[in-house]
Amino acid sequence: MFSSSAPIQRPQSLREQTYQVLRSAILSGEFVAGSRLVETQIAEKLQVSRTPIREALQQLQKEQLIVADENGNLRVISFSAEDARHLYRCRLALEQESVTEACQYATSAHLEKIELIIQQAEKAIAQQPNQLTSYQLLHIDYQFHRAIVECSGNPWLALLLDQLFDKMALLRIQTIQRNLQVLEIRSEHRQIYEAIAQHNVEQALTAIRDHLISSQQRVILEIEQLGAVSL
Amino acid sequence: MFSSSAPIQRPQSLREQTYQVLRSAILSGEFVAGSRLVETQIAEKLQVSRTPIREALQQLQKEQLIVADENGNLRVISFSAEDARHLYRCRLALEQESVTEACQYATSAHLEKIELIIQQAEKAIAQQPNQLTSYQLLHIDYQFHRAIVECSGNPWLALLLDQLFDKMALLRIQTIQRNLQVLEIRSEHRQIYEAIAQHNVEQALTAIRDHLISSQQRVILEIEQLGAVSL
DNA sequence: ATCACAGATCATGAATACAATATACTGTAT
DNA sequence: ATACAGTATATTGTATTCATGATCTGTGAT
Repeated sequence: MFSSSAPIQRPQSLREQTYQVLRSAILSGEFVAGSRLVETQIAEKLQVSRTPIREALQQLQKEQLIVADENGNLRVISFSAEDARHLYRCRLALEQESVTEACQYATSAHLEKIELIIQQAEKAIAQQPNQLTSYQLLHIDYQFHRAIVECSGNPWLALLLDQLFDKMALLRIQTIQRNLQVLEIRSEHRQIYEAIAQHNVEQALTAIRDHLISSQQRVILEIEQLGAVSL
Repeated sequence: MFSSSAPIQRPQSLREQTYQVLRSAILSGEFVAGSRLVETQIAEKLQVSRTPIREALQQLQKEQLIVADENGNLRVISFSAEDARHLYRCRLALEQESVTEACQYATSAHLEKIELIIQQAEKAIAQQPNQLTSYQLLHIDYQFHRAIVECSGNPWLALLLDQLFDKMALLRIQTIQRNLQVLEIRSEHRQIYEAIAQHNVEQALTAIRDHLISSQQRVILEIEQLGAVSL
C-alpha cells in the first residue's frame, strides 16, 4: 500500500508555530536588541493563549537568543565584541571538524548540492547586486556551511553548528547596516568547495580558517565602529 | 547599604526543579534507555501539576536527552556506536579549542583549581579503589574538563561543551557496567594539566587528543561488546 | 516640592479545565 | 477463533483561572 515510511504531517502545534514566528522576528531584526518580550502582549498579537507563547519563549531562552535580565524580564540578547570573538572561535573549531569530515565522506551528490548553492548565490548576486538584504546574504552563507556539515553525516555536529549559526545571524543583524563584502565571500566559498571536492583536508582547513577569520574581523570591526553594544 | 550586587535568590521555580530532577534521573540511569516519559505519571509522582513537567520535558527534548518517537511519545535517547563516534569527534573539536585557549589565558588561580580537582580525584581513587560508582567517576572527569574550559573565559564554548558532557554521561551510563580504566584517566589528566600549566599549546593538544581518542575507543568497544544499542 | 505609602495594574508561575486525538479494550457477528 | 465496530481510556495541546509578586500612580503628610 504505502510504499514505505509515509511521514504524515500532523498540523503543527501552536507552540512550534509561535516559536518559528518569534525566532524569525528576532533573527530578522524585527525585535531590536534588548527589547522586552512580554507573554501577554505577544499572545494578544498572535491571538493565541499564553501557554504556547510561554513554551516558545522558554525554548528561545534555552538557545540564548533571549535572556532574562536581573528582574526576570525576557529580552533579546545583545552581543559585545567579546562575544563575537568567542562565538567565532567556537565556530571555527566546529567548522574545521566539519570540513575535515566533509573531505572524508563527501559523495558526488553532496558536492553537486554545494555546487548548486554556490551557483544560485552567484546568480542572485549578479542579478541584484545591491538590493540583496543582509538577511538574504546570511541565508546564502548559512546554506553553504550547512551543506558542508551535511557531507559529514554527523548529526550532532550539525546540531551544534546550527545553534551557532543562529547566534551568528543575530550578531550580524545587530551590527551590519551595509552590505557585507559580497565579493570576498564568494571567492572564499569557492575555495572551500574546491578543496572539499578534491578531498584535500589541509587545503580545506586553510580555506575555512581564512574565511572565518576574515569574516570575524569584518564583524568585529563593525561592532567597534558602532561603539559598544555591550548589553 | 548592600555593598554591591546582592543576587537575591528567588525560590526556584517548579519547572527548574522538575527539570533538575528529571535530568539527573536520566543521567544517573534511573530511566533506562528508551523508556517512555508520560507527563501525567511524572506529575503524579512529583506531586505537581502537568504545566511545569511539560516545560521541563520540552527543555530536555531541546537538549536531545529525550526524543519523540514516531508517535510523538517522549523517550530517553539511546545511543549507537555511530553516535558515540560522532559525539567524540565533536567533543574533540571543542576541547582542542578549549585547551588552546586555556594555554593562552590560564591564570595561576585557574591552575590551582585544576590541580585541586586532580588531587581530590586521586584521593578518592586511592581511598575507595573499587567502590567508586561510574556516576562519581564521570563527575570527576566532568569537573576536570569543565575547569579547563573555564580558563578560556569563553562562555559560549563552555555552553557547547556542557551540552556534550550531558550526552557523554548518558552514553557511558548506557554502556558501562564495570569501572572505567581509572589509572589511564589519571595519568592522561595529569598530562593535560602539565601542558596547560606550561602554556604549551602543542603538547596540550596532543594530550587532549590522546585522552579523548582512547576514551572514545574504550566506549565504542563496550558498546560493541554489548551488542547494538541502535535506535 | 518631596517623600511615603495605599491602591491599582501588570506579569508571571502554576493549577485546572476543556478539547482533540490516539490507543486499548470489549463484545458481537461471522 | 477472528475480524470488526463501538466504546472507554489515556495522553497531549491549548485555554482559562487563580495566586503571588512586581511596577506604576496618585494622594496626603511633612
